[in-house]
Amino acid sequence: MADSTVDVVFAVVLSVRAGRLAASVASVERRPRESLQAALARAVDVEALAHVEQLETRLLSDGTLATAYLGLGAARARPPRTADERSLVDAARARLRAKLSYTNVGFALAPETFTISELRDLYGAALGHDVSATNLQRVLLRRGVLERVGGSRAPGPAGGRPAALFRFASRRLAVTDQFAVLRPPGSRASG
Amino acid sequence: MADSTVDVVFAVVLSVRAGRLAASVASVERRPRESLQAALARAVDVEALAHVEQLETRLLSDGTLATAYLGLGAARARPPRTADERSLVDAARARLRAKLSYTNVGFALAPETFTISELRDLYGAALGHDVSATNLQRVLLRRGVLERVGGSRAPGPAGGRPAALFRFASRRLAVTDQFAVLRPPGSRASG
DNA sequence: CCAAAAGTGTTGAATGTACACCCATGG
DNA sequence: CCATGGGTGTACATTCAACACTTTTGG
Repeated sequence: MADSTVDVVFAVVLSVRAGRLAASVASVERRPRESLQAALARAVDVEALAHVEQLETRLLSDGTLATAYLGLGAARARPPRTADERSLVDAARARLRAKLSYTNVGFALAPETFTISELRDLYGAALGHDVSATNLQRVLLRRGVLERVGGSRAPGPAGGRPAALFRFASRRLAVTDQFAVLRPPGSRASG
Repeated sequence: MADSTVDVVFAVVLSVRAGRLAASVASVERRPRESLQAALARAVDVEALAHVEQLETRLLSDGTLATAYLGLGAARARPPRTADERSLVDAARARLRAKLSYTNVGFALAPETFTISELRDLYGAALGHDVSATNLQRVLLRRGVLERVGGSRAPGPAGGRPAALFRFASRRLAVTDQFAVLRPPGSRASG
């Protein structure tokens, strides 16, 4: 075997900044016998990510095998440059959008505590369309995804009622849409 | 670089046989600059698979990097042998079970035409619990996943009403659960 | 006529959307 | 007292599970 196969690990980091879903990427060559997670940790500050999951493995146009991870949180990386990288970013965005509707991934976009309006803005930025604060609150509370936390946020200079503070009940990924069909008989949600 | 990194491509093939969800695996070493799909095609008869999707990339316990695909259909492969392989099979089963409830993947388990009872048995085997033929029919027809096809199947020696024949409207993967939340405002299902 | 298998009707619960309305604060 | 933003109530549509009932066949 002449040339040894090279493989790389990519991180695609998404976060909401300035009301937009911002994307950045990082990559490293995986060392011999190094675990994927270890390589990922060299590429990006994993501690600063609230959630990490594997995205996809592809052969890039230059022939390297790339295993991409989706990271959500505050880690810093560089802007995507190549078409390959932009394509991975698209896949990451699509994955996030899908999971926002049937899981609690929102926790990875939000700070520890927040108001419903702030959460609405985060969801709106991530989904790319307006979200109703009213219904977002109802859905996430009914699912048990959000918990109320004491205190409230004082209104801004324009006035308005003080906003109650919430947090995510869990900060680990969980599927929360109770409406998945074809469950075993006699397994109703307890509400 | 002393030893060149080896990477392999796995196929995990699932199908319903004899009322059970049967699993088999196949693998090949990927050749230099070979695409993942090409390697997969050397591992297993992809033409005999009704659906293929990437599952996961892992470092196996012997240090090889394995990219696993989930295949559904009639391709033949060998029984899983190692703990690594059994673990991939578990991941494949879990993926299939989840997707059965919100996509049309059922097409990849079913023949071209079938009765609702036959489909119920396929779903039951794949999900691992009983499925109601009544509700399965209603849900899949309402979603437009199934289409009625002319004719019917004659009853067996025990008698009974002849069963109508159905087929999947599409044999490509599509997400069909209309109940995903957080859709853009004013995008009601048309029924 | 009876058993067996297939298919339809109906009811009730859970979930989401839309929108009207009320609440609390700053000026 | 009014504007502004936050929060609740309520009505309605959609989806699904459960189960009773009807239909169509073989013996």
